[in-house]
Amino acid sequence: MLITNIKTEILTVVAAACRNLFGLQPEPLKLGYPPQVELGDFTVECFPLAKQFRQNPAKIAQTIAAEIEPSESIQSVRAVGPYLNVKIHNHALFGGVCDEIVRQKESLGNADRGQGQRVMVEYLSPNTNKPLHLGHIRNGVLGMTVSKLLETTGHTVIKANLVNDRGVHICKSMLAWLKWGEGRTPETTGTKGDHFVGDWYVRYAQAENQQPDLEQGTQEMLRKWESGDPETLKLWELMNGWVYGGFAETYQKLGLEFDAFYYESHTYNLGKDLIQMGLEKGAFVETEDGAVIAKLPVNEFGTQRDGSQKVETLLRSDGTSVYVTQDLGTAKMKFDEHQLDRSIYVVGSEQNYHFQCLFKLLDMLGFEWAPECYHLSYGMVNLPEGKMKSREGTVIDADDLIEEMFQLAADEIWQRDSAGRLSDEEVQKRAFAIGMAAIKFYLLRVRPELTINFDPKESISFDGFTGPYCQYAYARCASILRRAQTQDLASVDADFSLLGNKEELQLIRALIQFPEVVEEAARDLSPARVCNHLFIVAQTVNQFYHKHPVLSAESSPLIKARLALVNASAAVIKKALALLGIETLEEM
RNA sequence: GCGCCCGUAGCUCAGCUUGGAUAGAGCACCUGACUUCUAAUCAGGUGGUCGCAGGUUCAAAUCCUGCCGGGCGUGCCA
Repeated sequence: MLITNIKTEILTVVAAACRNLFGLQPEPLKLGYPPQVELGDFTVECFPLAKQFRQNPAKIAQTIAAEIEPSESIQSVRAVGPYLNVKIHNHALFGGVCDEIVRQKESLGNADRGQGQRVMVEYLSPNTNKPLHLGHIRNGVLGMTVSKLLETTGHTVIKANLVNDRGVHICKSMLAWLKWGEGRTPETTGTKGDHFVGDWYVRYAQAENQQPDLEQGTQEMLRKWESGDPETLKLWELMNGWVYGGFAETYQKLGLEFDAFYYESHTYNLGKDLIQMGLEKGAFVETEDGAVIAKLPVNEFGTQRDGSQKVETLLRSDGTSVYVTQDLGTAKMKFDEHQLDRSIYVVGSEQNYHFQCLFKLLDMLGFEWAPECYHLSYGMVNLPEGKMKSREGTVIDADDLIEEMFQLAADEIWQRDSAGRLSDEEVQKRAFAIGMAAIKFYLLRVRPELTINFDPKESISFDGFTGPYCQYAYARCASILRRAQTQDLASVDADFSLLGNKEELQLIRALIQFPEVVEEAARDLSPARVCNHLFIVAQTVNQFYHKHPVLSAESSPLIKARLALVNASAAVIKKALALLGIETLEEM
């Protein structure tokens, strides 16, 4: 029997008992889990019934428990205080869950809560004047995991990258390269393209202090770019091309994927028509000097320092657009182009105010989809020495970090392989998977809104609440399943009624809860929920593994039953890791 | 000033949406377990006024109000 059917049966039976005893349909009841597995597999609280039937909840629990007859799946219902603790027959519980999980395979944990809704997840949004850093990694793994969570719960997801490819900061690296580059390229210097361009940006920043006239040069270049000067555009395309080449490598290593790219060079003029529309509707107003502003409601935005209403500029007095102007246009374009039902922006919390404004402005313009825009805000990643500041060079470069994690994992693997059995290729493959697991898990395991104070020591740890720990639990399962193939068990049937010790019960519960966790994680856009539950599954697997032999269990039917449990556990861990963008390894 | 976010063990966090069984992990520290399916593991121990004060409730880490501490922002930058 499917586990969902068992859950439904419990609630149905309790409701029926209430009707018999009190002659009334009870308020909707909640199915939970007792704090210890020894108490039962499921629990129903009787507090709501106490209110409804005006009786002591413990008394009600007792009466109901006495009323319920055991069934094919329900072994017993016991009242413990105000709780109805339900024990399911072990053969039904373990057999049902293991069977269900194995049959679902990749669709494990899927749900249709999305009902095909079209959702855009915009994330990463890099600048093309410097390489990616640690903050981008947090953004990237968040965006990817949220996308996968939505996909797995029945949404059609469009992953978008809004590339900031224009502006004065881009001109700085262009100018520096023109002045001092002497025609060098990423190819001639053997430098990754984004780092190559980033180096010229740094070079500019260094020279800026001594040569204030450089500033004029970049402004001049920006004007040329905007007027479409062919040579400037050519240089711009050349250098951006280098950056994209470099980015592509990093995306690949991090497993970041995109279905749509937006470039600010295309979008920066969008939105002016919407401003006009807003003026006509009376939503926005024009000031004396020709700028266009919107007045923000005090109840949502508070007041300015002097107590007056807050105001947002939408169009400069010279008629040119600002950040929010183009974002208004881009927001509409996204909905028009992709028939979106929902639009999610994965952007750091320092832009909370910007998105609050943006969404309010869309609302003021009367777009009915405005409430479907959501800013998935995440906290900054600080270093031990403080904030990351690219201008001061206090950043952790994404490629450097990836390389460092890889090296650490490789060292660890070599230490464990003193006999030197592993090929270089195998070591590299494992080291990469383990290193990336460590960093991704480290960034995803806390709620997005929390600031992370990057602790290098903790981030590279492979023990405890980490990605490699979870990978290891999977590898152990895989090892058992591999060895089982060499045993002759084909003719034996699993006897699930032989399962039921504490560790097995804890494990099966963790597996049962997995689909619920995936739904909650998708609903809350919170990968941390997946991390936490994945860790619980891995932990219970390790406890079970340590205490109860699988392949040398007392009887063949027990071996088969435990193998099924191991198989189901492996499937859940694999799916959970996949949602987090972490590879599984058959051996570690 | 105003807005948003955070405050739970020495450190990093979970639990808060939807109030409910003795508040859970990891790290660190101490003790123990590899001739046994991988010790990147497991078992045990030490460690908590859930920021403070009120309120709602049979019941509050969880909901409400006020305060304190920290972070991020706060109209022609992105």
